[in-house]
Amino acid sequence: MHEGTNTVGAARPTPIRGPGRARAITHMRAHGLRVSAARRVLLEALLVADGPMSAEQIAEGIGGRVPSSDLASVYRNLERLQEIGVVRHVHLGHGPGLYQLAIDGEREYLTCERCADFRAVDPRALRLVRALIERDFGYRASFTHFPIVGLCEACVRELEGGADERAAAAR
Amino acid sequence: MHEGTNTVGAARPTPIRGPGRARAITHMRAHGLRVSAARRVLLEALLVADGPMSAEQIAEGIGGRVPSSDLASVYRNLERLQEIGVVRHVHLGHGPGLYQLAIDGEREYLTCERCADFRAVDPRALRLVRALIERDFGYRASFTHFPIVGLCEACVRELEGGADERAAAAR
DNA sequence: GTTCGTGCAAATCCTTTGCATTGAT
DNA sequence: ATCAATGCAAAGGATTTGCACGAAC
Repeated sequence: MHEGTNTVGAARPTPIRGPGRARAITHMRAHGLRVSAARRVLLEALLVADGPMSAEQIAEGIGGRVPSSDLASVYRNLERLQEIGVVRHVHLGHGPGLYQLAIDGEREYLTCERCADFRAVDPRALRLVRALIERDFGYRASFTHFPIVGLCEACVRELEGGADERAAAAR
Repeated sequence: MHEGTNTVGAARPTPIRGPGRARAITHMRAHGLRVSAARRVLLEALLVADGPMSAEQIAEGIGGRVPSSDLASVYRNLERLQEIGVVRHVHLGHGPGLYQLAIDGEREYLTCERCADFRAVDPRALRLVRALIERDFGYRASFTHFPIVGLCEACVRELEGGADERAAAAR
Protein backbone atom coordinates (compact mmCIF):
# COMPACT_ATOMS: atom_id res chain seq x y z
CA MET A 1 0.00 0.00 0.00
CA HIS A 2 1.63 3.25 1.06
CA GLU A 3 5.39 3.55 0.76
CA GLY A 4 7.65 6.25 -0.61
CA THR A 5 8.55 7.70 2.76
CA ASN A 6 8.85 4.27 4.26
CA THR A 7 12.41 3.65 5.17
CA VAL A 8 12.10 0.26 6.76
CA GLY A 9 12.91 -2.61 4.47
CA ALA A 10 14.98 -0.48 2.11
CA ALA A 11 18.76 -0.50 2.35
CA ARG A 12 19.28 1.18 5.72
CA PRO A 13 20.93 4.57 5.18
CA THR A 14 23.98 5.41 7.26
CA PRO A 15 22.92 8.35 9.44
CA ILE A 16 25.23 11.32 9.39
CA ARG A 17 27.07 11.95 12.64
CA GLY A 18 29.12 14.94 13.66
CA PRO A 19 28.48 18.57 12.74
CA GLY A 20 26.51 19.38 9.63
CA ARG A 21 27.44 21.21 6.47
CA ALA A 22 30.66 19.62 5.24
CA ARG A 23 29.63 16.20 6.46
CA ALA A 24 26.32 16.35 4.63
CA ILE A 25 27.94 17.56 1.43
CA THR A 26 30.56 14.83 1.48
CA HIS A 27 27.75 12.37 2.03
CA MET A 28 25.87 13.73 -0.97
CA ARG A 29 28.91 13.47 -3.22
CA ALA A 30 29.57 9.96 -1.98
CA HIS A 31 26.07 9.01 -3.10
CA GLY A 32 26.44 10.62 -6.52
CA LEU A 33 24.15 13.54 -5.75
CA ARG A 34 25.10 16.88 -7.24
CA VAL A 35 25.69 19.76 -4.89
CA SER A 36 23.45 22.46 -6.30
CA ALA A 37 22.64 25.90 -4.94
CA ALA A 38 19.12 24.76 -4.05
CA ARG A 39 20.52 21.88 -2.02
CA ARG A 40 22.98 24.10 -0.18
CA VAL A 41 20.13 26.40 0.73
CA LEU A 42 18.02 23.47 1.85
CA LEU A 43 20.80 22.24 4.12
CA GLU A 44 21.28 25.74 5.48
CA ALA A 45 17.59 26.01 6.22
CA LEU A 46 17.62 22.74 8.12
CA LEU A 47 20.72 23.80 10.05
CA VAL A 48 19.22 27.16 10.95
CA ALA A 49 15.84 25.70 11.91
CA ASP A 50 15.39 24.89 15.56
CA GLY A 51 13.31 21.75 15.29
CA PRO A 52 11.40 19.83 12.63
CA MET A 53 10.14 22.10 9.84
CA SER A 54 7.50 21.71 7.15
CA ALA A 55 8.52 21.73 3.50
CA GLU A 56 6.60 24.96 3.10
CA GLN A 57 8.45 26.71 5.92
CA ILE A 58 11.71 25.58 4.34
CA ALA A 59 10.67 26.77 0.88
CA GLU A 60 9.78 30.14 2.36
CA GLY A 61 13.29 30.38 3.81
CA ILE A 62 12.52 29.72 7.48
CA GLY A 63 10.90 33.08 7.86
CA GLY A 64 13.44 34.93 5.73
CA ARG A 65 16.51 33.67 7.54
CA VAL A 66 17.68 31.85 4.40
CA PRO A 67 16.79 32.37 0.72
CA SER A 68 13.40 31.02 -0.31
CA SER A 69 13.13 28.28 -2.91
CA ASP A 70 10.73 26.29 -5.02
CA LEU A 71 8.40 24.06 -3.02
CA ALA A 72 8.43 21.16 -5.48
CA SER A 73 12.21 21.14 -5.49
CA VAL A 74 12.25 21.25 -1.73
CA TYR A 75 10.07 18.15 -1.61
CA ARG A 76 12.21 16.38 -4.21
CA ASN A 77 15.41 17.22 -2.40
CA LEU A 78 14.06 16.32 1.00
CA GLU A 79 13.21 12.93 -0.40
CA ARG A 80 16.62 12.42 -1.98
CA LEU A 81 18.43 13.54 1.13
CA GLN A 82 16.22 11.28 3.15
CA GLU A 83 17.14 8.32 0.98
CA ILE A 84 20.81 8.83 1.76
CA GLY A 85 20.17 9.40 5.45
CA VAL A 86 20.88 13.13 5.67
CA VAL A 87 17.27 14.00 6.44
CA ARG A 88 14.38 12.48 8.39
CA HIS A 89 10.77 13.40 8.82
CA VAL A 90 8.02 12.96 11.38
CA HIS A 91 4.25 13.10 11.16
CA LEU A 92 2.92 14.87 14.20
CA GLY A 93 -0.83 14.39 14.13
CA HIS A 94 -2.57 15.90 11.14
CA GLY A 95 -0.78 18.70 9.34
CA PRO A 96 2.23 18.48 7.05
CA GLY A 97 5.25 16.26 7.56
CA LEU A 98 8.08 17.88 9.47
CA TYR A 99 11.66 17.51 8.28
CA GLN A 100 15.01 17.82 10.00
CA LEU A 101 18.64 16.87 9.60
CA ALA A 102 19.58 13.38 10.67
CA ILE A 103 22.92 14.53 12.03
CA ASP A 104 21.96 14.24 15.66
CA GLY A 105 21.19 10.54 15.81
CA GLU A 106 17.75 8.99 16.00
CA ARG A 107 15.01 10.66 17.97
CA GLU A 108 11.60 9.37 18.86
CA TYR A 109 8.60 11.56 19.49
CA LEU A 110 5.66 11.97 21.78
CA THR A 111 3.00 14.45 20.79
CA CYS A 112 -0.02 15.89 22.52
CA GLU A 113 -3.27 15.59 20.59
CA ARG A 114 -4.75 18.47 22.53
CA CYS A 115 -2.11 21.21 22.42
CA ALA A 116 -0.16 19.75 19.46
CA ASP A 117 3.13 20.24 21.26
CA PHE A 118 5.70 17.48 21.05
CA ARG A 119 8.77 16.11 22.71
CA ALA A 120 11.81 14.39 21.18
CA VAL A 121 13.48 11.67 23.20
CA ASP A 122 16.45 9.37 22.83
CA PRO A 123 15.35 5.97 21.54
CA ARG A 124 16.99 4.33 24.54
CA ALA A 125 14.44 6.01 26.78
CA LEU A 126 11.77 3.89 25.08
CA ARG A 127 13.59 0.58 25.34
CA LEU A 128 11.20 -0.86 27.91
CA VAL A 129 8.12 0.34 26.10
CA ARG A 130 9.33 -1.27 22.92
CA ALA A 131 10.25 -4.49 24.70
CA LEU A 132 6.80 -4.71 26.27
CA ILE A 133 5.06 -4.15 22.95
CA GLU A 134 7.20 -6.77 21.26
CA ARG A 135 6.60 -9.28 24.03
CA ASP A 136 2.83 -8.78 24.06
CA PHE A 137 2.07 -8.24 20.38
CA GLY A 138 5.10 -9.27 18.37
CA TYR A 139 5.36 -5.77 16.93
CA ARG A 140 8.71 -4.02 16.81
CA ALA A 141 7.51 -0.49 17.46
CA SER A 142 9.21 2.68 16.27
CA PHE A 143 8.14 6.20 17.18
CA THR A 144 10.59 7.88 14.84
CA HIS A 145 8.29 8.46 11.92
CA PHE A 146 4.93 8.30 13.67
CA PRO A 147 5.00 9.43 17.30
CA ILE A 148 3.32 8.25 20.44
CA VAL A 149 0.13 10.30 20.61
CA GLY A 150 -1.59 11.23 23.81
CA LEU A 151 -2.07 14.01 26.30
CA CYS A 152 0.94 15.85 27.68
CA GLU A 153 1.31 16.44 31.37
CA ALA A 154 0.04 20.01 31.20
CA CYS A 155 -3.09 19.04 29.29
CA VAL A 156 -3.82 16.16 31.65
CA ARG A 157 -3.59 18.60 34.54
CA GLU A 158 -5.84 21.11 32.82
CA LEU A 159 -8.46 18.49 32.06
CA GLU A 160 -8.35 16.97 35.53
CA GLY A 161 -8.22 20.41 37.10
CA GLY A 162 -11.40 21.14 35.18
CA ALA A 163 -13.61 19.68 37.92
CA ASP A 164 -11.91 21.68 40.66
CA GLU A 165 -12.10 24.92 38.69
CA ARG A 166 -15.79 24.42 38.05
CA ALA A 167 -16.35 23.74 41.73
CA ALA A 168 -14.37 26.87 42.59
CA ALA A 169 -16.38 28.98 40.15
CA ALA A 170 -19.62 27.69 41.69
CA ARG A 171 -18.58 28.82 45.16
CA MET B 1 -3.39 24.00 15.32
CA HIS B 2 -5.25 20.95 14.01
CA GLU B 3 -8.53 19.96 15.58
CA GLY B 4 -11.92 19.00 14.23
CA THR B 5 -11.37 15.29 14.58
CA ASN B 6 -9.82 15.70 17.96
CA THR B 7 -12.11 14.20 20.52
CA VAL B 8 -10.01 14.63 23.61
CA GLY B 9 -10.78 17.71 25.61
CA ALA B 10 -14.26 18.10 24.13
CA ALA B 11 -17.27 16.80 26.03
CA ARG B 12 -16.62 13.07 26.01
CA PRO B 13 -19.26 11.34 23.86
CA THR B 14 -21.06 8.37 25.37
CA PRO B 15 -20.01 5.38 23.24
CA ILE B 16 -22.87 3.29 21.93
CA ARG B 17 -23.06 -0.19 23.40
CA GLY B 18 -25.24 -3.09 22.34
CA PRO B 19 -26.17 -4.00 18.79
CA GLY B 20 -26.27 -1.32 16.14
CA ARG B 21 -29.09 0.12 14.11
CA ALA B 22 -31.87 1.03 16.54
CA ARG B 23 -29.41 2.02 19.21
CA ALA B 24 -27.57 4.39 16.89
CA ILE B 25 -30.79 5.94 15.63
CA THR B 26 -32.10 6.54 19.13
CA HIS B 27 -28.77 8.13 19.92
CA MET B 28 -29.05 10.42 16.91
CA ARG B 29 -32.55 11.55 17.85
CA ALA B 30 -31.44 12.12 21.43
CA HIS B 31 -28.78 14.49 20.10
CA GLY B 32 -31.19 16.36 17.86
CA LEU B 33 -29.84 14.90 14.63
CA ARG B 34 -32.35 14.12 11.89
CA VAL B 35 -32.58 10.59 10.64
CA SER B 36 -32.21 11.00 6.90
CA ALA B 37 -31.94 8.38 4.20
CA ALA B 38 -28.27 9.22 3.70
CA ARG B 39 -27.59 8.64 7.37
CA ARG B 40 -29.42 5.33 7.39
CA VAL B 41 -27.34 4.20 4.45
CA LEU B 42 -24.18 5.37 6.18
CA LEU B 43 -25.02 3.36 9.28
CA GLU B 44 -25.84 0.36 7.14
CA ALA B 45 -22.51 0.66 5.38
CA LEU B 46 -20.63 0.75 8.66
CA LEU B 47 -22.60 -2.23 9.96
CA VAL B 48 -21.95 -4.26 6.82
CA ALA B 49 -18.25 -3.34 6.67
CA ASP B 50 -15.88 -5.76 8.30
CA GLY B 51 -13.35 -3.38 9.71
CA PRO B 52 -12.46 0.30 9.46
CA MET B 53 -13.43 1.80 6.08
CA SER B 54 -12.43 4.93 4.23
CA ALA B 55 -15.02 7.61 3.49
CA GLU B 56 -14.59 6.83 -0.20
CA GLN B 57 -15.32 3.13 0.24
CA ILE B 58 -18.41 4.06 2.22
CA ALA B 59 -19.57 6.56 -0.41
CA GLU B 60 -19.15 3.87 -3.06
CA GLY B 61 -21.42 1.60 -1.07
CA ILE B 62 -18.87 -0.85 0.35
CA GLY B 63 -18.33 -2.39 -3.05
CA GLY B 64 -22.00 -2.31 -4.01
CA ARG B 65 -23.31 -4.02 -0.89
CA VAL B 66 -25.22 -0.88 0.10
CA PRO B 67 -26.39 2.11 -1.98
CA SER B 68 -23.70 4.61 -2.90
CA SER B 69 -23.84 8.18 -1.69
CA ASP B 70 -22.26 11.58 -1.97
CA LEU B 71 -18.71 11.76 -0.65
CA ALA B 72 -19.03 15.23 0.89
CA SER B 73 -22.16 14.18 2.75
CA VAL B 74 -20.43 11.04 3.95
CA TYR B 75 -17.64 13.15 5.43
CA ARG B 76 -20.10 15.53 7.02
CA ASN B 77 -22.15 12.74 8.50
CA LEU B 78 -19.14 10.82 9.71
CA GLU B 79 -18.08 13.91 11.58
CA ARG B 80 -21.49 14.51 13.12
CA LEU B 81 -21.84 10.88 14.13
CA GLN B 82 -18.38 11.01 15.56
CA GLU B 83 -19.27 14.01 17.66
CA ILE B 84 -22.09 12.10 19.32
CA GLY B 85 -19.99 8.97 19.76
CA VAL B 86 -21.59 6.70 17.17
CA VAL B 87 -18.50 6.65 14.96
CA ARG B 88 -14.73 6.65 15.44
CA HIS B 89 -11.81 6.84 13.08
CA VAL B 90 -8.19 5.78 12.95
CA HIS B 91 -5.22 6.98 10.93
CA LEU B 92 -3.18 3.99 9.85
CA GLY B 93 0.04 5.38 8.39
CA HIS B 94 -0.45 7.51 5.32
CA GLY B 95 -3.64 6.99 3.35
CA PRO B 96 -7.15 8.10 4.21
CA GLY B 97 -8.72 8.00 7.66
CA LEU B 98 -10.64 4.80 8.38
CA TYR B 99 -14.05 4.95 10.01
CA GLN B 100 -16.08 2.46 11.97
CA LEU B 101 -19.00 2.23 14.38
CA ALA B 102 -18.20 2.87 18.01
CA ILE B 103 -20.65 0.21 19.17
CA ASP B 104 -18.02 -2.32 20.10
CA GLY B 105 -16.15 -0.38 22.77
CA GLU B 106 -12.76 1.22 22.41
CA ARG B 107 -10.07 -0.43 20.36
CA GLU B 108 -6.44 0.47 20.05
CA TYR B 109 -4.32 -0.25 17.01
CA LEU B 110 -0.91 -1.46 16.01
CA THR B 111 0.06 -1.14 12.38
CA CYS B 112 2.97 -2.38 10.31
CA GLU B 113 4.78 0.30 8.34
CA ARG B 114 6.09 -2.30 5.92
CA CYS B 115 3.04 -4.38 4.95
CA ALA B 116 0.44 -1.82 6.11
CA ASP B 117 -1.52 -4.51 7.92
CA PHE B 118 -2.94 -3.69 11.31
CA ARG B 119 -4.25 -5.24 14.47
CA ALA B 120 -6.98 -4.01 16.83
CA VAL B 121 -6.58 -4.75 20.51
CA ASP B 122 -8.50 -4.16 23.70
CA PRO B 123 -7.20 -1.07 25.50
CA ARG B 124 -6.62 -3.18 28.60
CA ALA B 125 -3.93 -5.08 26.75
CA LEU B 126 -1.93 -1.84 26.60
CA ARG B 127 -2.33 -0.92 30.25
CA LEU B 128 1.32 -1.57 31.09
CA VAL B 129 2.62 0.21 28.02
CA ARG B 130 0.55 3.23 28.87
CA ALA B 131 1.62 3.15 32.50
CA LEU B 132 5.27 3.01 31.54
CA ILE B 133 4.95 5.93 29.16
CA GLU B 134 3.13 8.00 31.74
CA ARG B 135 5.71 7.18 34.41
CA ASP B 136 8.68 8.03 32.18
CA PHE B 137 7.35 10.97 30.17
CA GLY B 138 4.17 12.20 31.83
CA TYR B 139 2.24 11.56 28.64
CA ARG B 140 -1.10 9.77 28.80
CA ALA B 141 -0.82 7.81 25.57
CA SER B 142 -3.73 6.65 23.44
CA PHE B 143 -3.47 4.46 20.36
CA THR B 144 -7.10 4.78 19.42
CA HIS B 145 -6.81 7.53 16.89
CA PHE B 146 -3.14 7.18 15.96
CA PRO B 147 -1.78 3.65 16.26
CA ILE B 148 1.48 2.19 17.43
CA VAL B 149 3.57 1.97 14.28
CA GLY B 150 6.26 -0.61 13.74
CA LEU B 151 7.05 -3.88 12.07
CA CYS B 152 4.71 -6.81 12.49
CA GLU B 153 6.03 -10.23 13.41
CA ALA B 154 5.92 -11.51 9.84
CA CYS B 155 7.86 -8.55 8.47
CA VAL B 156 10.46 -8.77 11.22
CA ARG B 157 10.97 -12.43 10.31
CA GLU B 158 11.23 -11.63 6.62
CA LEU B 159 13.76 -8.89 7.21
CA GLU B 160 15.84 -10.92 9.65
CA GLY B 161 15.56 -13.97 7.42
CA GLY B 162 17.04 -11.80 4.70
CA ALA B 163 20.58 -12.33 5.94
CA ASP B 164 20.14 -16.11 6.11
CA GLU B 165 18.59 -16.27 2.67
CA ARG B 166 21.42 -14.26 1.22
CA ALA B 167 23.94 -16.52 2.92
CA ALA B 168 22.08 -19.57 1.60
CA ALA B 169 22.02 -18.15 -1.92
CA ALA B 170 25.77 -17.55 -1.77
CA ARG B 171 26.44 -21.19 -0.94
C1' DG C 1 -43.27 26.11 7.72
C1' DT C 2 -38.74 26.07 9.63
C1' DT C 3 -34.51 24.31 10.00
C1' DC C 4 -31.38 20.88 8.96
C1' DG C 5 -29.40 17.89 5.57
C1' DT C 6 -28.56 16.96 0.80
C1' DG C 7 -25.97 16.84 -3.63
C1' DC C 8 -23.12 19.12 -6.63
C1' DA C 9 -19.28 22.01 -7.65
C1' DA C 10 -15.53 24.38 -6.29
C1' DA C 11 -11.94 25.30 -3.03
C1' DT C 12 -8.37 23.82 0.24
C1' DC C 13 -4.24 21.56 1.90
C1' DC C 14 -0.24 18.65 1.27
C1' DT C 15 2.37 16.35 -2.02
C1' DT C 16 3.76 14.51 -6.55
C1' DT C 17 4.62 14.67 -11.54
C1' DG C 18 5.61 16.45 -16.45
C1' DC C 19 8.47 19.06 -18.99
C1' DA C 20 11.53 22.33 -21.09
C1' DT C 21 15.66 24.72 -19.43
C1' DT C 22 19.81 25.38 -16.59
C1' DG C 23 23.82 24.03 -14.41
C1' DA C 24 27.15 20.54 -12.00
C1' DT C 25 30.23 17.31 -13.20
C1' DA D 1 28.82 17.36 -23.50
C1' DT D 2 26.22 14.78 -20.57
C1' DC D 3 22.84 13.98 -17.33
C1' DA D 4 20.87 15.36 -13.10
C1' DA D 5 18.48 19.11 -10.91
C1' DT D 6 15.78 23.23 -11.42
C1' DG D 7 11.47 26.08 -11.61
C1' DC D 8 7.01 26.49 -13.08
C1' DA D 9 2.58 24.70 -13.91
C1' DA D 10 -0.52 21.25 -13.58
C1' DA D 11 -2.21 17.04 -11.52
C1' DG D 12 -3.15 14.18 -7.50
C1' DG D 13 -5.50 12.36 -3.19
C1' DA D 14 -8.00 13.55 1.05
C1' DT D 15 -10.93 16.60 3.01
C1' DT D 16 -13.71 20.89 3.56
C1' DT D 17 -16.85 24.56 2.24
C1' DG D 18 -20.62 27.37 -0.32
C1' DC D 19 -24.91 27.26 -1.87
C1' DA D 20 -29.55 26.39 -3.68
C1' DC D 21 -32.88 22.72 -3.39
C1' DG D 22 -35.36 19.08 -0.83
C1' DA D 23 -36.83 16.62 3.06
C1' DA D 24 -37.41 15.69 8.36
C1' DC D 25 -39.35 17.54 12.07
